[in-house]
Amino acid sequence: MLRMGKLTDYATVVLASLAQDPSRHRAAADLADSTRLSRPTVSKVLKGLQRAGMVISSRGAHGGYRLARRPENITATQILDVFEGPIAITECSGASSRCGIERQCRVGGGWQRVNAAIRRALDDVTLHQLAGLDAADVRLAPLAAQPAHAPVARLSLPES
Amino acid sequence: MLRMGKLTDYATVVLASLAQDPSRHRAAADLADSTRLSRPTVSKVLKGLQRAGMVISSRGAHGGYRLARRPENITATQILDVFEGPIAITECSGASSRCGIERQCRVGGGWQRVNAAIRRALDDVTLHQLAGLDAADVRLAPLAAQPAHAPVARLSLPES
DNA sequence: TCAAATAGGACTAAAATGGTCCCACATCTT
DNA sequence: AAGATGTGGGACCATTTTAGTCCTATTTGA
Repeated sequence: MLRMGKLTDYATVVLASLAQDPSRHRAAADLADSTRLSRPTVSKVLKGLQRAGMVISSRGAHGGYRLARRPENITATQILDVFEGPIAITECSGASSRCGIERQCRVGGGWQRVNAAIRRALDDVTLHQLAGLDAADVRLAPLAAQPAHAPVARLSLPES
Repeated sequence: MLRMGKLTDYATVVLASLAQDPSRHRAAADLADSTRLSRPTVSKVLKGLQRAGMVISSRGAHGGYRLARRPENITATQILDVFEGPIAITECSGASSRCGIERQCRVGGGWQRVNAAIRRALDDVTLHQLAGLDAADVRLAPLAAQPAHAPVARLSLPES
């Protein structure tokens, strides 16, 4: 499924929530309520985002989190990097594994090309767009070109 | 890591091996030897590929597998579809999960755009290219535009 | 000094994945 | 006709990864 972890999914929701009022500080519990995710999970996500420099935290009473940058300046690549690590389709990142297999490792070149293309695509999507703050542009125009059998991709959330 | 399973990786190696002589039938054991993968694994991979219509099998003595189409007509998208299922970054494919969360599900629209872009990128890469049969084109030109910190993506294989 | 928050990490449970093996069926050769 | 060679399909287990929760320390405002 070329899949992305749930934490990344949650992170997007949380970030989108923060993006609706970028300057305001909001406590983890508050974000948990408005996103309907559990508090420990939201906390975990926010900790990760903080360490990655995506959000800025204030400790102590009346503390909370806010976006470190404007939603327009946060890309999908950056969000994915937080919980998924650097974007790469194949494992074998460089030094460790020896591709002993005759000379079949030419295959690697092709995947690199694919990786680069994916990265480029992700760089073009901003949190501003993900959060639907520019709704008109995002959905209509580029999506029309999508083939009919294309997979549906939505945001998944725990039921209840 | 936005990662792709190892089976897909193996599938690519096997397909690349088949692509070097598209018309010849080759037994699973033979392919296992030349790819240095274990036989059961190669078998599993080939079974999957057969069911997906990527290869054609002949049973019985002197049986084996061969590509169902020319390497130029097999895309990375098709290969990924075999073991990863339809390309989609997020889970929640349609009917099942109800995104109860206020109106945050706008986020979905953005991921769809990302998905479409990724799909497009994958559609442009053929097995012919992955197998390095047109080496010159694949590596040099498009890769030059890649940023310096881009992840290395190579083919991973079991050590030993 | 107390209450409200975040920071960090440990820990558990669950799910996906990888990999192997076994047996049934098909086909060629002798 | 029989046996050898191969694929087909699943069942199965072990390992790894991922989710998710909880506990404790630290910071800050009232």
